[in-house]
Amino acid sequence: MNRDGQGYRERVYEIVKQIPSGRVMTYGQIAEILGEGYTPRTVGYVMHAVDKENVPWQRVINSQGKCSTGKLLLPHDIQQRILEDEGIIFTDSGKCDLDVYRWSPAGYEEKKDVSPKLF
DNA sequence: AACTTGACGAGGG
DNA sequence: CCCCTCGCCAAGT
Repeated sequence: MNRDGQGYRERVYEIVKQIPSGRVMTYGQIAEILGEGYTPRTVGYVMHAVDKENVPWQRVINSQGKCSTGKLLLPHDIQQRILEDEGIIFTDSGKCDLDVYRWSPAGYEEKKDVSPKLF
């Protein structure tokens, strides 16, 4: 299956490219879509060297609703600033509400518990 | 081939 | 809300 296609990195890029402005996805979500035993750490590994010119890297944050950058590279929180420009609101502690901004590709809208009755 | 590093995440304290 | 411990896994040494 994995038609090589440069490997799983390409798949990560394709997923991130789909995230709309003003919305975000977590490393864990992406890892789950990759399946095949990939973990959030692996996604983070891919993102640290992502091509920032062609991929909206800023729309990937951690499961706490915070930006994982700003510790080393990038002064303070460039990532958060860009997301705020896209309309996302962050608390004083640098956290945004995932229940509001989290986005999922078609077919992965959360499994919730889709009541078998409705629909 | 063994050991170390992370843009992670869930669980505890 | 902050901090630490573990489990995970690809890459780099």
